[in-house]
Amino acid sequence: MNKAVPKPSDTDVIWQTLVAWVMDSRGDWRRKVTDATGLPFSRIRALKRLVAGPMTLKDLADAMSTDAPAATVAINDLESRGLVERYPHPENRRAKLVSITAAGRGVIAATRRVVETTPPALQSLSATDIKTMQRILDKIAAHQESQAED
Amino acid sequence: MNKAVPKPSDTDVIWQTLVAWVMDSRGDWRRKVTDATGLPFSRIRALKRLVAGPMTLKDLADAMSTDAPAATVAINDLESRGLVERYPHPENRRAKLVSITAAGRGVIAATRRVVETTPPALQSLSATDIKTMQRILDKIAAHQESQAED
DNA sequence: AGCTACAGTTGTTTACATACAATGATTGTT
DNA sequence: AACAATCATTGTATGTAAACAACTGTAGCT
Repeated sequence: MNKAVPKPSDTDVIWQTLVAWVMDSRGDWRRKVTDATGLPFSRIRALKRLVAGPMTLKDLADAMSTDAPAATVAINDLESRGLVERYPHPENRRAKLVSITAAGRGVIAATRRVVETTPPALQSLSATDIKTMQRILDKIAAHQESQAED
Repeated sequence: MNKAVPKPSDTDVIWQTLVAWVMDSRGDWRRKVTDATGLPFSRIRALKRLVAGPMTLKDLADAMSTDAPAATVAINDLESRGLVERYPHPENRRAKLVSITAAGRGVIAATRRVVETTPPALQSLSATDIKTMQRILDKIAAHQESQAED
């Protein structure tokens, strides 16, 4: 017997379901976002992590599960577009901190305005369930924001 | 004034939030799926549409929001791996139907077993909210299945 | 029969994402 | 002081995704 896979928790199952569903049904969303912003999608993902606050390139690479070279290239691109700024780390002269600019936040805001065809399965929910979903998603969003202040 | 954007419904807003959240937080999920299956992700997406039933290549291309050549290439690959079968359309000799094989269903099942780090914001929900999410996601899944029988 | 539209295929091209090797500068360790 | 580890950078290589043109065969229309 091999129990290499620890029993997934309830939230794990929910997350798996959610990811599989969204990744499968998202349709054109990714392209619409790149069209709306004029940026490759990987750059959007990098930019989004900086919304919560400045980061070193190393930390950014970790957060995106890629390596340092990829982070450098992404930030080069974003910096040349004026969406982020690089400045020396106050306590470690090897490292650099990257922070998002006002223009960068504008791009993130634009991604939030991208609309996509909503899957029928979601539209079929009752009014009560829809309100419940809204409420829970609000809680999740609130939790994200609070984390950003750490 | 320009009202080119029709007011999004409640479900639209939920969907946008969900897609943005998952696409941003999914981390390594995509890579884990390709590792677990040995298939490029675009092939998984194609394969998944066939779970509900056979389709023509044209319809598959539309469902994936790409063009016919892309569908042909994807199906060539999947067919050479024994995951789908191509056979003539009974009523239209121009068209071909593609159906998923048992091996193909096995691959889809493998994707469902891919586990990913669940975001803290989701873990922070109350037990009640988690149960509610499960219930709603079950409803959504049920609706998907019923659609598959059309 | 002749024309047009449709379904699928092949091949080409481009952009994108990702991984890896190698280097320079700084830091920490002994 | 010498060495190893860390952070960032440049360059290279590879697989993947997506768009396009051009062609074959079939169907529908007049």
